[in-house]
Amino acid sequence: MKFKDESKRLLIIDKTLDLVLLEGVAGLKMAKLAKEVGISPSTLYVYYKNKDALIISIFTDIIKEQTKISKKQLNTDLAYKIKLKTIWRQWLKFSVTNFKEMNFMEQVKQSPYLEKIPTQIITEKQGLSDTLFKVGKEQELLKNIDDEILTSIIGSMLKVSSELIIKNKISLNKKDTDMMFAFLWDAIKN
Amino acid sequence: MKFKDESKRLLIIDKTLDLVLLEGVAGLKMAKLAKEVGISPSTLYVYYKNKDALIISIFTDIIKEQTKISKKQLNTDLAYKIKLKTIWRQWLKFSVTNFKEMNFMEQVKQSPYLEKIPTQIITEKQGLSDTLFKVGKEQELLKNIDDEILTSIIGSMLKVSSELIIKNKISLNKKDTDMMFAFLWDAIKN
Amino acid sequence: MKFKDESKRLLIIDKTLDLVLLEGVAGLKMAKLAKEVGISPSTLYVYYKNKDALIISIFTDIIKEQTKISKKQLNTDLAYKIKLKTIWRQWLKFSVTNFKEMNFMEQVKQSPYLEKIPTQIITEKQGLSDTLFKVGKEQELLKNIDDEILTSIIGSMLKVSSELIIKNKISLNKKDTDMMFAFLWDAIKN
Amino acid sequence: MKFKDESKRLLIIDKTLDLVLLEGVAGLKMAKLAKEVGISPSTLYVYYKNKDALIISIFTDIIKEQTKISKKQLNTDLAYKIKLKTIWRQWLKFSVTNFKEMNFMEQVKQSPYLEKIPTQIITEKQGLSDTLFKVGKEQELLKNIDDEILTSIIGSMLKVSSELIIKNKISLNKKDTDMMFAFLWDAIKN
DNA sequence: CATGAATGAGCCTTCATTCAT
DNA sequence: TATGAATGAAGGCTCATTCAT
Repeated sequence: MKFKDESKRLLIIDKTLDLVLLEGVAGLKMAKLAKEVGISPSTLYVYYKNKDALIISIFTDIIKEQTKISKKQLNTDLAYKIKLKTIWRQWLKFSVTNFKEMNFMEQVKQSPYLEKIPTQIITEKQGLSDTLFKVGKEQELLKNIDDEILTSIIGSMLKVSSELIIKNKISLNKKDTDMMFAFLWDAIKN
Repeated sequence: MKFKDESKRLLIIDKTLDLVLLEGVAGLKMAKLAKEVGISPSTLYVYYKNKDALIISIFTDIIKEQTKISKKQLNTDLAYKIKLKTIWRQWLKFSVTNFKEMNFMEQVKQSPYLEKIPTQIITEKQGLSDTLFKVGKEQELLKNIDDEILTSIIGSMLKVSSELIIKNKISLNKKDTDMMFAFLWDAIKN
Repeated sequence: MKFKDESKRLLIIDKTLDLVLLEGVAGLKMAKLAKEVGISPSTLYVYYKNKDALIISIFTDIIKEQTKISKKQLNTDLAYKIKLKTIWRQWLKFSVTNFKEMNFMEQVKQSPYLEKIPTQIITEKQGLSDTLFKVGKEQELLKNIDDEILTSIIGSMLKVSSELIIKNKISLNKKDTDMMFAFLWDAIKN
Repeated sequence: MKFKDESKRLLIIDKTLDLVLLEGVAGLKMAKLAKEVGISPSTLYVYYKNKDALIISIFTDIIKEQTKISKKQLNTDLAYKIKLKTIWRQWLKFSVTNFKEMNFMEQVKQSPYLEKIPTQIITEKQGLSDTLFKVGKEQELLKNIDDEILTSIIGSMLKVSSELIIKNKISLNKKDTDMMFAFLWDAIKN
């Protein structure tokens, strides 16, 4: 499904993220989006079958991108805590750099659109941290609890941290990210 | 002369929470709500001036209720950690028991309705934890960091915990709530 | 159809005139009217069967009042021009004093309510000036033209004059009313 | 790519005038208008942002048209009375020919819509007659009174005349229009 | 007489989507 | 591919009026 004007598709995605950031998924209007992109509303339908498809497609794109990055990050070989901290920093950096994308994901996840997204896509990313946790527990560095709980706590900590950064309460420098990691580590370490 | 049924107002609130849980704030339709309550759409307008007023009013009601409860909980006199754990349990219990209300609050907070709510109402609750944190830091029991960061972390932990409970990953019993409190305490303790 | 509280009926009429002056017949709302009167909307329906009846009834009342006054004014015995000027002054005074009523009449006359008013009531007043015109033409003091044209011109002049008075461009004193009568007299005199 | 039919806009205007003539501004319903035009209600909103805009736009259009015509009429060079009579005839003809437009103007002028129309637009037309009156007074042909009073009297005479024509009491021929002008001239001449 | 509560009918407006070019 | 025009479906809200007390 390659289009002549692939850059236009990227622009549509970008403006969608902008608008969702400003007015929420529910507030996303096709007409306004088109205007923002600089095309006619009907042209949107050349690129996406309908509004659902637009949102689902962007959602999927972002997930894929995230997965790609996550996979890369795991192939390092460091002491466990350091390794986790490194990954933590990368995630955090990613979250902050791509906060429009993150915002989009969260909004969609708690909107009625979620039901229209193939569950497979949503859960795909999950598997990634499994080995990470397994190792941590084997080395008795992490509390021995359910992976899902760990995932939730880390995810939640990640979200808080990036929100604080975006709200300029803390920054993305070593000192502050380490501080936030300390909270996390203290919480989950054995 | 018929008397306005205060229970009807409560029913409207209840059904609103239900619908928002199911379909989001953006998906809340006055007609559907009315049907759910068992009244005519126009009757809704007898109780609330318009949709905005309905949402804002419920939002405010919940905040007030929360504030009331929080205030009560602070007037205990126990060792700091125990005290915090007690409050934690109460908050958690509240969050789980009233998860429809909590869901409503969160949804509204990241919807365009937020801008229509007097800021005073939103920030009112904030101040409550201040003294709690102050004492914790004075006794060198809590890490010495910004209150807002502490608030964020606790709030986030509370949310994760109640979500896990609602998803039946953990339960509201002493063992599990203590476990979740341990995460929190380890994260913020000095 | 006498009601115990006749004063309340008068109040309803008065407030109706006020509201119609402010917001037009089309803008007249039963609920607002009731509020203005200080009663419940349903109480309005004790006094008038419905909105149409309310408007028609007030319209009719005013016409009757006008007719009564007009009749009195004709039984004088003066030189024709003086007599006409006297009547003119009385009409003008009436129009200005009762400008809320006049406004109501005009608004109703060019609203859809007009069709619901028995034609007999509307035309009733017409006949009054007939003898006046007849005499004027017999004495060759008035241009010899159709009564309806005369009526229209006088009515229109009356309206202009009272509007100018209400807008404070002229006043109700002898000098100004005489001036306006001069315009009229010059227009219709032979 | 379909081209927006300018004739459709004209049709909307025309049907609006028709409906306002029949049922008043207050009785103008978007759905009925659309039906009359032969389009869908939502299509109306392609041409006008909303009902207010529709009414205001038409109002403004008419005023502009009137102003254009009035301006043309003033550039003639005749004896004063003849000139005035010529203008009078043109105005009268305009009023009668465009009586739907005139009706629309009047209705809007005494409706709540008036407040939404830029005052500049309303008063623009006023200035036109000024020089006409000035000349008339300088040549001592007109009574020396306030321009606003003159304007009111002429306007009122114009209205009466066109109403009589429309009601078929008189016609637009030379004899009758001259007669009506005679009333006016006698009223305002020195 | 009086009225608080409730409602049905109706209106304006928005918006995703289609259609013809 | 691109788009201007058109629209059906739906939603929010108003308001005269009725009903039960």
